[in-house]
Amino acid sequence: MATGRNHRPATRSRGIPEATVARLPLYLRALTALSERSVPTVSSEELAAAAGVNSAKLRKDFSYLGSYGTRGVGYDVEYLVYQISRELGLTQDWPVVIVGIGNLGAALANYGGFASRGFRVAALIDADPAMAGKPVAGMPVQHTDDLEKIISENGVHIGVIATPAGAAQQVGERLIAAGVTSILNFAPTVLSVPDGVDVRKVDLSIELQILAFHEQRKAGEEAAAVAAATGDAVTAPPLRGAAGAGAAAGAGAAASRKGPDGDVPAVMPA
Amino acid sequence: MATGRNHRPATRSRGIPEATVARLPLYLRALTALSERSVPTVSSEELAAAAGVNSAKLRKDFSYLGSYGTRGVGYDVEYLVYQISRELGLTQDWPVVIVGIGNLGAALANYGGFASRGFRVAALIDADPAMAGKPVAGMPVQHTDDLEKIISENGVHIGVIATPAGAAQQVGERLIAAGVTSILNFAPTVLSVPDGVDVRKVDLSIELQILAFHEQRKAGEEAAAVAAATGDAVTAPPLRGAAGAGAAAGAGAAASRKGPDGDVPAVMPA
DNA sequence: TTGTGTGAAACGATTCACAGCT
DNA sequence: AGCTGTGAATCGTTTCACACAA
Repeated sequence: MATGRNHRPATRSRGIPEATVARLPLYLRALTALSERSVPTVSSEELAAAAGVNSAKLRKDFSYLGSYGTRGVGYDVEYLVYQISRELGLTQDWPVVIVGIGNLGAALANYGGFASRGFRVAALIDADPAMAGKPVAGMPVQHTDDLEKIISENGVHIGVIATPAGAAQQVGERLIAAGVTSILNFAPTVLSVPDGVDVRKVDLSIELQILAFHEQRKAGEEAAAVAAATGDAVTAPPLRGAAGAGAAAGAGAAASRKGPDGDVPAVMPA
Repeated sequence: MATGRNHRPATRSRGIPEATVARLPLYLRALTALSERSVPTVSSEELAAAAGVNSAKLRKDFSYLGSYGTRGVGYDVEYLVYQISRELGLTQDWPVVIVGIGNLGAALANYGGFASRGFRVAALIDADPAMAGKPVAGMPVQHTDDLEKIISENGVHIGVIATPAGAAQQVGERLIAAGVTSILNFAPTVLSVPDGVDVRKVDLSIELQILAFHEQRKAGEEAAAVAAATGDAVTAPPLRGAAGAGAAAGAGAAASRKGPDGDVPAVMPA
């Protein structure tokens, strides 16, 4: 999914494939669970099952990190936990800021999974003056005016944007100008960032739309026909080329059903 | 990202690549914005920029849907909005249930982006009896006991799981038994589902870990050395093969720093 | 002339299958 | 005897580059 730009071929120590990197946290989670149950070793087969991938893929993935297993035996759980944590950079502490403390921002602030993985919520920031000082997740919300100060004083390199779509680009630019080089974007917008900045996005409604696509397929052709028949005639889709609002009225009726705001994200700005 | 199993080669009308499907919502969002500004046509170049992809990819993607453009001119915005909406199955209304009304569940319930895209939150369900009846996003929370009834009465095929990790598998099984065939899983666990059921997962901490990986790279070799030196000697990583908690104590010190609960998701169950 | 639509080439990721180590 | 590690085959995705239509 939309990782920002450039993963500079320069400092690329040992090129671990992006697809592999994306699975390391999965393995780590499964390994942590095993570690808690004091399981000493796992086979690629067992671990793969726990992580929800197949064993060949897992072994290939691990082979990029080095040869951390023992033939005929399997992998040492604790050792692997350490190696993957180190590879992911989780042996150091990452202070993060969350900008936009609406519903979603608050949920993120309360998310236990961050703290448990080497991430520390250094500050909560919101543009609403009324929010300032209010405690969320045991931490006072700070005003956007102090964003730059907060970033630099805490040495923050990772920022989370949970603002409405309209504010995201501006917030992103300020974060970047202040020193942030990695952004997790929950706002439903494309963030434009300079080279050297990584962006990952999470869009809740996009995931649902992908599910809807497959769901529609499952329903078979009957359902598709029904849906098509609901609006216009099955064989007569909206006239193309007929630009402007005229054609749109009929065509987009069902499709562009939407609130007055178009693209409101999961936060309440005020 | 972890789409469930089988996309049955059987009913596969015109095989649209999965990667393309995953981008359709992106195009749709960009097109909707253009439509609101009453822009009649776009070139692949312009639309690609708005969606954050390159134009060759966009044209290839659209070529799987059919030839909806006009050479030398571009694409008719309204027409494309309709075609993509239809392809994604958004011309019909999808009732969804959200299970687990903690911080995250509440944020999802309030998310405007669902309603605006053909999804209707049919019910909010939580296991906590104290939550029952409480209004969240203008809708009373219902108790898990009624899950099956709610699913069938509303004809729900898509479920969202926002429960703690421990409850997710069980909730998933009940959803599926009741008729749900697509699940969006926010709980940090691997969901095991039978064939025919699609699962997509969103894991907030995984995204951050991926960012941390790249962030670590950016810091260069110096930072890596510092991190390694923090714990053990740079050249002496935790002894492997030394199974059990003994080796783990030193090895996982920084890595397995975690709350008492291990894997708590962004919800408060109680 | 402009910008789509698409074969063909390049690339990356996954799977296969088995040699090699314990 | 068992399980890792990995080349080689395969598959899917992206990019290139240009014929073709408006």
